[in-house]
Order: sequence, then C-alpha cells, then structure tokens
Amino acid sequence: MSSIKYDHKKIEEKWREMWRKNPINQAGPNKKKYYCLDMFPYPSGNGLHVGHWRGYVLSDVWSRYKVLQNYHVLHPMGWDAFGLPAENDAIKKGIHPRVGTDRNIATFKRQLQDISAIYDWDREINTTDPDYYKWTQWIFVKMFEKGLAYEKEMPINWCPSCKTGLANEEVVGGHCERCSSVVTKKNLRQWMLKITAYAERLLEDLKELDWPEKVKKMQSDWIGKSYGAEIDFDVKDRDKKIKVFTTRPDTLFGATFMVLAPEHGMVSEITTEEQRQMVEEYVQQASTKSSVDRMADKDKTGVFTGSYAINPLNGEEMPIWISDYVLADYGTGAIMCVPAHDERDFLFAKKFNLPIVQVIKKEAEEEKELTEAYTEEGIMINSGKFNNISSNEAKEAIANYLEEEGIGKKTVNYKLRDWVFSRQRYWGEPIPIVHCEKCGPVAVPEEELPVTLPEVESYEPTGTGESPLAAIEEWVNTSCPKCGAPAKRETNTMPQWAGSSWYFLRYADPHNDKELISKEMMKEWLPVDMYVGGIEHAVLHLLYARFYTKFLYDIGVVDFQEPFKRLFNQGMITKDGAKMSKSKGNVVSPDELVERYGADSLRMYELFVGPPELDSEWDDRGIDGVYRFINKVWKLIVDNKDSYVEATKEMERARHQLIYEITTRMNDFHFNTVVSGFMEYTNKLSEIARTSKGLDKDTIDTLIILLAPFIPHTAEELWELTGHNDSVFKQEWPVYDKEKMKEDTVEIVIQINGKVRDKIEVNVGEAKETIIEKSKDAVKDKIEGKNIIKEIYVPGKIVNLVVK
RNA sequence: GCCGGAGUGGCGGAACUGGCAGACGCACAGGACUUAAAAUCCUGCGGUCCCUUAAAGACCGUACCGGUUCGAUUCCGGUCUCCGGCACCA
Repeated sequence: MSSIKYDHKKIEEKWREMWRKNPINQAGPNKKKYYCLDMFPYPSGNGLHVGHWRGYVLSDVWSRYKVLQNYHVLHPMGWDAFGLPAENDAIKKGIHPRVGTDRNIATFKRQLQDISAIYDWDREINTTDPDYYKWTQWIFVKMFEKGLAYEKEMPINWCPSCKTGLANEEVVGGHCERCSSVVTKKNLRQWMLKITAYAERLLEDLKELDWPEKVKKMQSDWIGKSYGAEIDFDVKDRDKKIKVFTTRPDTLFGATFMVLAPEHGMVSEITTEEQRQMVEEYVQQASTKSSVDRMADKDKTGVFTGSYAINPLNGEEMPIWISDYVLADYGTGAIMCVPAHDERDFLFAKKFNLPIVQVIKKEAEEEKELTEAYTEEGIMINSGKFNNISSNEAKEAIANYLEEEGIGKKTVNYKLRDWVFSRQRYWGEPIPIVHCEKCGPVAVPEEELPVTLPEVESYEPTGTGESPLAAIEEWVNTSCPKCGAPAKRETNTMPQWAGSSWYFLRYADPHNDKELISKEMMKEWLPVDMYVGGIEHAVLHLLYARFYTKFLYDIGVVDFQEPFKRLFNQGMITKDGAKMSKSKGNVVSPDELVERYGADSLRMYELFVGPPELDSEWDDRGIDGVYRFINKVWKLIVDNKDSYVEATKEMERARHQLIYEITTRMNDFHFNTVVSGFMEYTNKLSEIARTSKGLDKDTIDTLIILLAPFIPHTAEELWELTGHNDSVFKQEWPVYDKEKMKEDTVEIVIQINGKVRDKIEVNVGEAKETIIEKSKDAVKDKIEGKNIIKEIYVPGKIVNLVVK
C-alpha cells in the first residue's frame, strides 16, 4: 500500500487560501456569541518570537473549539502602535514614526498570519489611526466634562532618559518600567485622570471576576484600601489644626510626637524662626532625593519645626517634626507617631530621643521597657477610660469617641493615586484641549475631533517638560472654541495606555464613524468572554481598562461594568532560563520552524511545551516529537480510510474515552495534557488497527474533529481525504457517553500494609467479597501465618490487607 | 520585611476528590531495515542490592525534618531553596 505523504507546506498553503475564500467562523441562526480576545501587540521592530506565539495559539485553539461548539466567535487582532520605541527610532533615523510603525505592522501581520488564527482582519484596528484615536480623544473630552480629567501642577515621576512624566503604575521599584532608569521628581503641570474616584468600585468588582487570584490580589494591593480615622490635632499657640490619618486610633494615647512630610503645605507656617534655616535646608534636600534613594535609606532623618501639637485625649504636647519617611501623597501627608507600637516611629524616637509611651501590652505579660515596637493586638494600658479592654475594641471605641467630640472621623484610605496622564512626547494622541486666557482649558468640540498630530521637524523630546509639539506655532496657535479669542493648544500627548484602555470595544464596531460603538454591536458582542495575555499588565492595562469601562458605563456608552469576564495569563517562554530578548541573543523565531515543520507542528508544540499558565523552557528538539506524532496520525488515517471495518467494542470504548479526556482537559485549560492524550490514544489506536485489521469510520471522523482546533490545516486535509466535502469546522464537537466508556474488566492492585504486592484482573461489578478472596489467594504465600487485622477495598482500584 | 507561586528521572513534564509515582515527549543506549546515511520501526531507560545469566524479587525514592492515615507527590506542623509581586502606605 502506497500512502499519501504528509506535506505540510502544500497543505497549509491550500487551506489558508480555502479559509480566505470560505471563512469557517460565521454567524448562523442558532448560534451563540463568543468573544475571545488577545492582548493586542505593540508592533516592535524585532518581530514575533515563539514566546509571543504561545498566547496567540492558545486563544486560537480556544476560539476554534468554540466554533466547533457552534458559537459565532469574535476573535480580532490589531495594533497598539503609539509608543516610545517607534519615536526613538524616528529620532535616530530622522524619519516619521509612522513609517517605522507601518513597516513593523506589516511584519507582525505576516507573522501572525503564519499562525493561521481565525482573526477577522476586516476588523483590524490601529491606535495611531486618526479614525481610531478620534474616539480616544472623545473619551478624554467626556472625562474632562465630568471633571475626571483635570490639570494640576505637582511633583511627578520623571524619567530622565525617556524625558517624560510617568504614572505611578509605570514606576517599578523606583525605576522606569520601559527603560529601567532611576525615576526622579519634577514639578510639572500635568493632566490627571481621577481614577481614585473609582477606587472602591475597582476594588469591589474584582470579587466577581473569573480571573487568576494572583492578578486580583495584585490589583487589590495596588488599590490598597485601609480603614482608620482622620484626627485633627490643635497646634499649640497657633490657631491651626493638623489632620492626620491613622489605622490605629487605639494607640492615640501613645502618640508622643507628630511628623509632617517635607512637602506638607503647613511646614512653613508652623516652623519657628529658630528652626527655620534647618527646616528649609532639610526640605530642599528631600526634594532632590530620588524615590530610590528615599527608599534605600531606611535610616531615619528629620528636623524639629519648633512647634507642638496637642494630643486631644491627654492634652500632652507633641513636638512636630519633618521627615521624608512620611509620604506627601498618602493620607494627609502628616502622621501621629506612636513609637511604642510602630516600627518606624520607634526608630525615629530612638534616634531623636523622643518619649515612648506604651499603651498596649501583650495579654498576661508585665509591662516592661520595649526594645522594639509592639505592633500586635493586646490589652489597653495608660489610656485613661479605655484601659483594660482589647486593642481591637479600643480601635472602635476611641474612633467613636473622637467622632462624638468632633475631633475626628472614621474613614478609609487608598494607596491608589490619580493617573498622571500627560506625556511630553510626540508619538501619542494629542490631548484635545485648548487653553484660553479668559475661559481656561476648553475641550475641543466633538465635531472637530480628531485633533491630528501635526508634522514636526524634530521628534526629539525637549527635556524641559514641554512636548515637541510646543515648537509648532501654526499648530499651537488657534482660537478658543468657546469665545473665539486667540488661544493655544495643549501640547502634551496621551500615554500609550490611552488607546488600549478601550480598544476591545472598537473591534465590535470598527468602522463606525458616528459613535465609538453602536448599542447593537455593544450588546451583540460585549463584554469579552475570554481575554488572553501576559501577566505584565496586571496593574497597568488591566486596571486602566477597567476604569475606562466603568466610566463609559456611567455615561451610558456600555451596559456592563467589567470589560473582561475571564482572564487567562499564559506563562513566559524562556530560553536558557531567561526571557527571550534581542540583547540576550536568545530569541527563537517562529519563521524557520514554520518553514521546516509547518504551523500545525509549531502550534501543537507551543501547547505541549508545558502547563500554559507556567513559564516553560523552549527546546527546539521537542518539536520533533509533535511532528512525528502528526505524521503518525496522518499515516494511521490515510492507511485505514479506504478499508473501514465494523466498529468493535474496543474501538467504541476508546473513542468515547478520548472524547471525554480531550473535552475535560480542554475545559480545564490543560492543553499540554490534551496533546499527550492524543499521543497516547494514537499509540493505542495503532495497536487496535493492527489487531482488528482496520478501523471504523466513526473513530477516524471523531479523531479528526477533535484534532481540528490544534492542527487545523492537517485536520481539514484529512477531513477531505476521508471523503467529506465540507469544512471540518462545520462539524460539531463530539459528545461522550459515559456508559460506552466503561471497561469490562478492571485491574485491582493488591497491597499488603500499603505496599503493592500483586495485581489481579476482575470483572467490573464483581462482589467485594469475591475480590477480597481472590486477592488473598493471589498473595497467599506472602500472608501465610500472619493475622489479617483489616481488609480495605476501594471499588475498582485497590485491596489493602493489613497484616501482623 | 510582608504577600503569592513553585520544588517529582539526564531534560520538559504527568498523576482527576488521599489509592500502582514517573503517563506523554525529548535525549541517550541497543537492535531491525539500508551498500551507507537519513527517515521509519522494535526494545531498554529513577537509584541501590540480590544473581554466573535470565526470569523474578527486595529495599530506597516526589527539596528536608516530623505528624495524621490501612495507605501521603496529594492533608497538617516546621525548615530550606528558587521565582514573582509589594515595600517607610502611618
């Protein structure tokens, strides 16, 4: 028998063409909708590597699986194309960033097409397209109208290398998320988005999401909610109050001094003349320290202002100090210090010789001098009428007392800060605002959107805090949309996150020039059912997109509050233990592998390489294994397709078992074991085919359909070769019958004292007593002369004889 | 420091609710086919011991120490290592 050879090149070309002509994923009368989305890529100049493929293969396998389950699937792709690399490249070569961006997109698109994902390229979007960023600007205008976008001059994170301001989320351990430079502070007028107004909702709605716990945790930590009280302290001899936030109102009797952040607004007015010079020097010094220095230096520094605050509970005087361990932008920028019960306050008090008063002690322990702060709960002491209750109760009791007396109130605080939204760079969406002397900042009217990026001579960031756009006078000078007077355009641009915070909506209605998305399309497709991408966006993109969605919900654009119902983070592909990067030289390109083995083999190996949620080490040789497997299946089917036999019970059973295994592993996202399941089955099936002198039609058909999401081209070809004339993706995902999976006999393991000693084959349904008798018989020489104390029988599995 | 996750052969990894540890694949070794090679097919493949050999068997083994249990990779307590996140957040 001469069989047809597996020629991946020919097959893959053929079916790509066929699918172009006859798309397999189409709407139908009884079809449900499913939206499966990949995090869209930034089209870098380096192209895709096999690590990128992993997520895209995974989401495509999932999408095709849904197609086979009779869903109409939305599985789009696009480009998050604003950003620094294109701009930096443009600066180096003196050509417009658009040129490089378009070239990179072309490369990415060609590489993505190699995957043969069922992307609907008619819906392709590009964040740098004016027809797209019109709506990015429109959202900004709406936020401005609602007071959620506002201007503020403040010290912000500044990357000296990228020469732009950064959001807190873009600062990783004091370094720039993009280029790893040490981030400094710079006083700049900034556009801010009031994401803090959504803190509670962003936190609360996490609960219902089908997301990895890890990501939910990272977001809730980032939002950082804490419960406590705000307390007003009178400043002695001055008609002033200082407000502090504390999570420990129970320790108020132990508050012996107060510390303000150097940037606190009241520093100057409460500083006495004797102390002024020292305070000013300290404030000056603190302002030049980078956050890295500030964090690295755990040793406490500070100066005394000369003023005192009054402890509202015991009337004691508390010296007011300045120190950079207090952060200006958390809470109120001022703290009450309880050295006995806070590690930092303790260190500070020791260093500057400030009084330490213990107000909580460990139960059943004598009060003694503290050698370190006692931060746990305990019993109240030295706290007047609050003595002898637990510190936990005191928290509530003292907070209530402060509220009654009008000197404090219970409150919550968040770590989340407002989003620094302006960038001093060229390649981004212009912020659609006009500054008028008379009217202040005025939004560009909707009908004038988009405000397009003008041509500039130099893309170079100025470094002064002005964007390159500021140099183009004819663009900057305009008239006020409100009063018509001469006015100037805002020259800052938006961060890269702006376009990606809402793009998932646009795919559903990509060509709509009347609105961001129509109600019908929004209802038809959204929210996203499955979102696949890397973990690196846990608090960046994913938090911003949730914020945007909630805002768009509030203004009636969408009718849901969470954009992504289910999230899956694929693990990284490493090579030599490290993330693939051009600089490390460990990048594996998919291109040659596709050439040599075909897209189907590479697709399957991407899944086989390891559990999809964990990082996996790439080994080119591993792909040989799946390539051999595909050849083996190919041969098995081609050799048997013209001589079908009657299905045996064994074939039936194996088929139902396969459907069961593949379906359950699929649903659990265990794609690596789906692949091994196929391999195991194929080995077994070869044996069955040999002994039965053939295979039945159902067995072959089922196998091809199950394989289709993984190796779509090969599956289509086999489907055609086995005499079908429609696409395999028009079939339905097979269902299993538990009854038909059942074996006639089962192997029982016989243990003695928990150790395996023998195995016997018994009929399914055989009585417990018989099985135990048979077991005893099988191991009779081993239990001879011993007492059987206990007999354990686990149906269908094991007999354990406990002997002495 | 705090919070997550992980630790299984030479390697990637498997084991669903506590029930045969190492599926599947890679690599390696031996054999078949071939003039030869590649491809393909077959066999073996955690360690130690017993044994002339083989068949078979015994003991140890899922980071380490201990516990619960007839039985633990799986549950509990403690320790170590690696990876990730947060980090003066009052």
